[in-house]
Amino acid sequence: MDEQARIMQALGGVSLAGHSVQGGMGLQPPHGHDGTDDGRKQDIGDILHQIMTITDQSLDEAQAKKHGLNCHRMKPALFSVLCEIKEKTGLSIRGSQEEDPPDPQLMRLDNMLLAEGVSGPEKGGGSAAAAAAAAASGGASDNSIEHSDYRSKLTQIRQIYHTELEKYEQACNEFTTHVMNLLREQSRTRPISPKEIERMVGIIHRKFSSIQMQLKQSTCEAVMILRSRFLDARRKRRNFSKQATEILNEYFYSHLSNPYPSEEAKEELAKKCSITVSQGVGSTITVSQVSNWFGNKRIRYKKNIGKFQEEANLYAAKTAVTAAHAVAAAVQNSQTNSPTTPNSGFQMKDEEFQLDSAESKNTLLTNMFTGSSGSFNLPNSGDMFLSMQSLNGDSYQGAQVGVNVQSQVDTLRHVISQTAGYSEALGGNTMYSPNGLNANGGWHDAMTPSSVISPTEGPGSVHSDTSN
DNA sequence: ATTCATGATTAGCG
DNA sequence: CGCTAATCATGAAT
Repeated sequence: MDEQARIMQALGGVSLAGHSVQGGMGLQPPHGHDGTDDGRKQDIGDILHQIMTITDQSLDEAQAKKHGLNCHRMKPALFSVLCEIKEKTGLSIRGSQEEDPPDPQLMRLDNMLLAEGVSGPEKGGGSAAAAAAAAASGGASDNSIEHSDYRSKLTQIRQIYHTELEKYEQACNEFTTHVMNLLREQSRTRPISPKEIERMVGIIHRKFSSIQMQLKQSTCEAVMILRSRFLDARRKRRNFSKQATEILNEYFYSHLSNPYPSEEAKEELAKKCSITVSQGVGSTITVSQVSNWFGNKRIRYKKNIGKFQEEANLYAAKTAVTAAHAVAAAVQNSQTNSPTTPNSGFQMKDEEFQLDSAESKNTLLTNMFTGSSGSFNLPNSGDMFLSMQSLNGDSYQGAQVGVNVQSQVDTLRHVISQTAGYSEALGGNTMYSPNGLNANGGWHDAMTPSSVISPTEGPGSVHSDTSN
């Protein structure tokens, strides 16, 4: 192996040519000495010293020496030797460099960024455009309001991500070009195959892509945080205002046989609730919230009808009040007074028939209405319904009615029983009885909203049973 | 601190 | 897609 030794010698001399051609081994490997710590320290000290003494002048000098070497008459011979060495070491280089498959983690990140709309094709651009697009896509008024904040934040993340990505790409390209130039430059003094350059570029790209992965990762994190915050905010439960609940309950109990508001009805309910809801900022009730409410209400009502009976009675009565007022007018116009009572029953002011909201009214009503527990077994529900006209919702304040409540109610019943024709025309009162709730716990599926809604009103009208 | 009420979310169904 | 049923999670009442 004396050839190898010769080569090594030659290599050493050439490779260090830039620093000290004449001076022999400027940077001696540690094993050139005895290998003791002192020796190594000495070497390191020498190296440091040499580095420290590199000046512009010495660089120029080195450049000149390099040039001289390039023009050296022995250069081609040395070059061929180096090529030979490369040939021999090429295997190990190729062996050590394996083309790694696409990183699954990177793919995951990419997919997620794509799914979140961070890295995908531009959709909307700025937050304003996004909001506009959302608003334009019909019926998304609630969603866009809810999501606008989220969208704008996402857009911010997206912008940052793209600028950073661009920066990295630019830096990567710059660096690659730089290295390639360097290698090309060096290829004049040492053999560098295109493959090697390629490999180098690959290494650089891998390094930069690992930086990119960090960027992607942190972007993903940011998106996740944003998302979780958004979801948290949505999950935060705020009770609806009393008025909103009232409106919803009125609708529910007046459509008890088919408490499935149409889309339009939901929208109108949402609007109505939002108006009523404290007119405050952000206290809007969305259609989906209305849907949630009805979903919850239906299931909870069905699960425990008994528990909701009082409420049902209350709201039915409330609805009746408004309805009965209309009937009252009709009765007044079309009918002579009943033998037992003058029509004062309908003229009666609410204050004359006030019940305490929580206790007496409910017990009274419950007693009156309960036949079989938990179901509204009221053959003439319309009657009873109307008889409760004076239980006007918000103005229960005294419980001073006592026993004559019953008598008044009876009187009213009597009067109203003669107006059966009208009771049929009252939207909602027929729904008071949960006839729609069939034996196996479901509402009639045959029943459509339009079929149970007041004949005088269009299907889905929210105003139908509750307005004046 | 515990319990109840209630709005929101989720899986599964048709 | 809308619904039901179950469940989660929070607000309010006790």
